[in-house]
Amino acid sequence: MRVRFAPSPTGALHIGGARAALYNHLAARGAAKKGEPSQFILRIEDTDRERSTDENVEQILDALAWLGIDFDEGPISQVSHEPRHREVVQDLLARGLAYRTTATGEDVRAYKDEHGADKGYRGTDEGEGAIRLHVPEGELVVHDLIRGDTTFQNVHMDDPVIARADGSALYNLAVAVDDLDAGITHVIRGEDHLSNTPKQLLVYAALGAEPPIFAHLPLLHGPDGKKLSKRHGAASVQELRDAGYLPEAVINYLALLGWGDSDDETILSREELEDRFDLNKVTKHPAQFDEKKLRWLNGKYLRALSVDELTERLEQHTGRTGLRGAVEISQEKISTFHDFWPLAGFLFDGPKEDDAKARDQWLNEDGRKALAAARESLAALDPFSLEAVEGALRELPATLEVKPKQVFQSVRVALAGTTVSPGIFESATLLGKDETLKRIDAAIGVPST
RNA sequence: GCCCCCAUGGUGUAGCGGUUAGCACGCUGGCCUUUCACGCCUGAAGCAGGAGUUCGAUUCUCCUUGGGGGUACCA
Repeated sequence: MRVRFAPSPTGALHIGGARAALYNHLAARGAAKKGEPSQFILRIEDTDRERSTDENVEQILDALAWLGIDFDEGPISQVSHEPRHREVVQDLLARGLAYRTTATGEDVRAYKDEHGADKGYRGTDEGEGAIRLHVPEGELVVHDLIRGDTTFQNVHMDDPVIARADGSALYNLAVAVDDLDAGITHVIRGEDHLSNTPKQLLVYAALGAEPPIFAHLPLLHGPDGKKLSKRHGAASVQELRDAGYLPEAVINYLALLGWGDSDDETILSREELEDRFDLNKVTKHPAQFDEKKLRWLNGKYLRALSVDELTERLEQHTGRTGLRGAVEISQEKISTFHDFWPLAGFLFDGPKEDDAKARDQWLNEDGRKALAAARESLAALDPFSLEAVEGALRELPATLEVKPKQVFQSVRVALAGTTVSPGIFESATLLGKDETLKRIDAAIGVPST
C-alpha cells in the first residue's frame, strides 16, 4: 500500500486535513504491521508557485510533526513536477485527446444555455488558449472503499481544462499524473474531491493507466453544521496546539471523528489505532467537531501523565519554571494546559485581585475572625508540613464553633483571592509558612467593601 | 440550474431483517467533599417523513424533506 497526503500549502493545517493525514498514516502503518509493504508520502499539492512558500510548508510540517505523523518520503513539491506535467499535456495534445480553446467560463455557460443545462460543454480545437480534455461518451465509475461505486454520466461533464494557456498544468491533471508517477495505490482524501474524481479518471484513461483505489472521507463541520472554519473557534491544528491540547488527545479524538469500531473503546493509543483502524469502517456522513469532547479526552490524557512529564510540558507551554509543586496539586483539576494558570497562578503571582464577590463573602467580619484564629495556629507550626497544616486547620471549626466552610473558604480567599483553587492545605504548604502568614495578614487588613 | 454524496438522542458513534436500539461527550439528580475538579451511581433524550419488499423493518428499494459537496485558465 502506497498512500500520500497532499495538503494545499496555506500555512494552517486544517483539522479536516489533519484527520485525512491521520487516516492515511493509520492505513499505511496498520498495513505495514500486517506485513504489507507500505509507504506514506507527503506532497505539497499546488501548481501555484506563489502559494507554495517555504514558510507555509514549514508551518504544515511543524503541525504534522507535533501530531507525530511522520512520512517515508517528502515533502515533495508538486510545483517541481511542472516539466513532467507539461510533457503529459503536450502528449495529450499530440494524440488528439486534448485541444486548445479560447472558450472562457462564460462561453461554457452560454453553451449550456443553448444546449441545455444537463449537457456538458464540448469545444473544438482553435490552436490557442487553454487546454481542455475531450470527454468521450459513456460513463465513469469511481470505486471508493468508503462509499462503494459512484457512477457519473459523461454527458454532464464539461470538457475539463487541464492546463492554462501558458501550458502550465491545473490540479486535476497534476494530481493524477503525480499519483500515477509515484505509484500511489490508495488515494485517501476529503469528500470535496469526489465530484472531481471523474476528471482525474479521464486523465488516467488517457494515459492508459489503472486508477488507484479511492477513499473519500466525510467532511468536518462546525457546531452550526457548516463547514468547519475559523469562526467556530479552533479550525487548525496549530490553534489546537496553542489552546493547550495534547497531541495524543487530538489524535485520539480525530481518529474517532468519522470512524468507529464495534467494540466501544474510546481511549485508544496510537498503537491500538494502527491495529484497529479500517478504511472500510469510516462513516459516510459528515461529522461535527465537538470541542467539549476533545476537552474531556484531553483531561483524561493529561491526568494520565506523570507529574514530571506534565510539569515539563506545562513549563514548555507557559515558559515558566519551578512549576512542579503547583502541577502536582492541580493535575486532577485541569483539562488543558490553558486551565493551569487561571487555577494555580496565584501560587506564584499572589492572590487574584479581581474577585470582589469572593472577598465580600469570605473576608467579612466573620471571615477575618476565622483568619485571625487560623493565623495563630499556623504560626505555631514547626515544621510547616502538609500534615501539620491540615491538622491545625481542621480543628479550627470546632474550636471557633463555626461551619468548616467558614474557615476553609476564608483561608482560600486569603491565599488565592478567589473561591476556586487547588486544595488549601496543599496550597498553604506549597506557599510556605512566611508567605501563607503574609497573605492572611494582608487579607485581614483588607476592609470588606 | 445541473451533477454527486449523506441521514441512529444536542454531539461522536455501535448496529449490518427479529435487540429492553449499546457505548462515549454533554445535560438532570445524587454520593464523595473545605472550593473547583476527579471518581462513582442515577435519569432524560434517538432510528427525518411517506410508500413499498417481507411473517417481521433502524437495517433492503423508491419518493419526499433536510444537510453537504462539486460545477474556475483554484486546490
